[in-house]
Amino acid sequence: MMNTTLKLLAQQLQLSISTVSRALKDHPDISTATKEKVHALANSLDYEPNAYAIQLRTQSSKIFGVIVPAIANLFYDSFIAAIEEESRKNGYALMILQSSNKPENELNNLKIFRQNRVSGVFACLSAHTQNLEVYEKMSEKDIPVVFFDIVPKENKFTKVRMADERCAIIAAENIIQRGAKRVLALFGDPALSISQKRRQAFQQFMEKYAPKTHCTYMHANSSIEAEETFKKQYGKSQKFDTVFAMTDEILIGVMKSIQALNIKVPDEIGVISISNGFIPSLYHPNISYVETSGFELGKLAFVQMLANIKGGKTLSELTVDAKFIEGGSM
Amino acid sequence: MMNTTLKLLAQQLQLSISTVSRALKDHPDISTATKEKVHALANSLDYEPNAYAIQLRTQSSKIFGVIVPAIANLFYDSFIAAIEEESRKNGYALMILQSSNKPENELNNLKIFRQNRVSGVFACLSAHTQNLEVYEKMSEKDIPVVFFDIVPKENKFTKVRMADERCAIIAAENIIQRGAKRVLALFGDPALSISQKRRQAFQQFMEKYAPKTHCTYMHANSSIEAEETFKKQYGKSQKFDTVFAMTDEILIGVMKSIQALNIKVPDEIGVISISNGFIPSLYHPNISYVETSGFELGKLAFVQMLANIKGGKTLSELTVDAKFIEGGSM
DNA sequence: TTGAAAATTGCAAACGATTGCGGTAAATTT
DNA sequence: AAATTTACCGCAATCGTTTGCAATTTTCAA
Repeated sequence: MMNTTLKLLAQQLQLSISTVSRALKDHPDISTATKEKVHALANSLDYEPNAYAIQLRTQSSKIFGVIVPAIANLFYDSFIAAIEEESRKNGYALMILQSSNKPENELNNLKIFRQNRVSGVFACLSAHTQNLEVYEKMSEKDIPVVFFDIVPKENKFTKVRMADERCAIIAAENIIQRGAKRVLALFGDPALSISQKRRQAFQQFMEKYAPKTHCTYMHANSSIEAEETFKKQYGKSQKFDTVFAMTDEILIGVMKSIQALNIKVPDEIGVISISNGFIPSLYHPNISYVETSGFELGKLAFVQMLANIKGGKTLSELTVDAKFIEGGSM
Repeated sequence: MMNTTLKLLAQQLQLSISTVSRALKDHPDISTATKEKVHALANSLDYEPNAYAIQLRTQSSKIFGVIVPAIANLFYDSFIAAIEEESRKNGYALMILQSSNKPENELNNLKIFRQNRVSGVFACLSAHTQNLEVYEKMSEKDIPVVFFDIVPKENKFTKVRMADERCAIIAAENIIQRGAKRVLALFGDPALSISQKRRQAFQQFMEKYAPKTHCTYMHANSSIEAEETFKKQYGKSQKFDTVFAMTDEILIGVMKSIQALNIKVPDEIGVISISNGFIPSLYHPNISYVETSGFELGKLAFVQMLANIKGGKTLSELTVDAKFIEGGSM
């Protein structure tokens, strides 16, 4: 079935297309009588403006692009939920593409965004993206980019992220407060800046405020690796009394080992992690964690995006603070 | 910065717009020499066709709409991943909107899809959607709809879903094979047809093939409820030797109780669930489960969509079969 | 009544691409 | 060398809207 168009309405009403167009958007030039007639017919034929024609004409698409490494990620879920909500309020829709952590997909996604002339893109860098040229290309085409979570180092970009250092420090504080003597601190891929930042902040804090606490620092690239690393380390003569997991992924591995070895939490070992809360809530007792709210981050990112669109450039790095959530594992 | 357009290329090359257009798409009318020149310039100016102009002209958008109750759901994640992959291969992009289980959002999302003239929509009904008129409206506008997972009853729609009955039966088979004597079977919201189907199939099968096995059937609306129900039931004189969890949500609750009570899996109790596999992999030993692959479902849905687009109407209900995955909890 | 201001509405040119059809020059055939 | 093909290429309409400007009608004061 044909879609109703302005032309169709105009014909039926014996009016010009422009009049109909203006009537529909309540332009003051059009008389009330005409407006009513137009609206009435438009409704009964349920007219829906052709978004493509509008975008072609106005050169703006009312669509934001979003790139995440994986939709299947609890943190990004809440982030997406947040910008989705805000977008809806502001008359935008979202186009979500995942990079699966492959730079090639990232490139391809950006291309789709460009072809669709999105109004802006929210991007989370894939783990090993080196080349940021594409993103500069977006800027050249006047498509603002707001980076989130995994962000580039250069400060010519607009970015929002969790206060990674703060997260790590809050975790450290609680570990010290527990009176930990031997700590296993597990971090993610050492190539990622987020791993580096968290480790550095954590380590520095521990060395400064609890120099006598014995800390072992290790990295794991996956749950499996974390599981094995924990098992191996725990097998050594002196047992840890506390373990810190930098991410959900790490935590999952650690908890599998803890269950397998039937270690009692929190009596035999204290567990703390950085998370949005879902995974920690799966265990008994709940794992204590430092909360990183994708939701908050999303809100912040959206504000930045809007500022970028309206006020031109807004180059800056904003962070969302974190707070400690007591679970019972410490 | 201005975007490069056909017109621009045409001017610089002293050619007509149509020639440039044809050259770019390798039309036989155009000489090789010209094609090369055009391609060269197009590349150096990195020309990207304006999707809106194309869509306006061709009346097809190369975008699929997807509606899910929540992106933050492990099952839908894999479903989305699947159609995303297929879409990419076929030159489509995805526009994902969530209904948050609210019919009003569902309506609004559909509207956005219509305005964007999507080529088709994949829809998972929100839990309590009653009115399907909007979906019929989509069909009138020649926008095919493929329902997945939570689908309408009417068979005038195209739909794909998991073989719910089969899942439950496979679970039952394995429970019988384990030689279970006393079983606690926990299902979800009794108002949902999926809960009804699974319970009915399960119960019927057990009664027929293992009439002497004692089964207790209960429903829970959340993880918390499942946790409490399990705890209460397990406190009674005769302990269960096997528990069946209909969904991840239920499983999570059950496992919290099992951890809290420090019950040994699988020695003291066998655990089996229906899941896509992520949650079961979080525990030690891994929980055995009947796999409902959102991924497979996605593939199937996509095939249906393509058939719908190309060959006109394809009204049918297809199901994806399930298989048992041994974890170690049985 | 009449001329000017105010209130309505329409014209037509964009936006960037696709495509049927017709035109011209070169290649081929007699 | 004249007549046909064949190979290339351009014209112009079209998709559905928006919008500056011009045109028309109405209103109203003088």
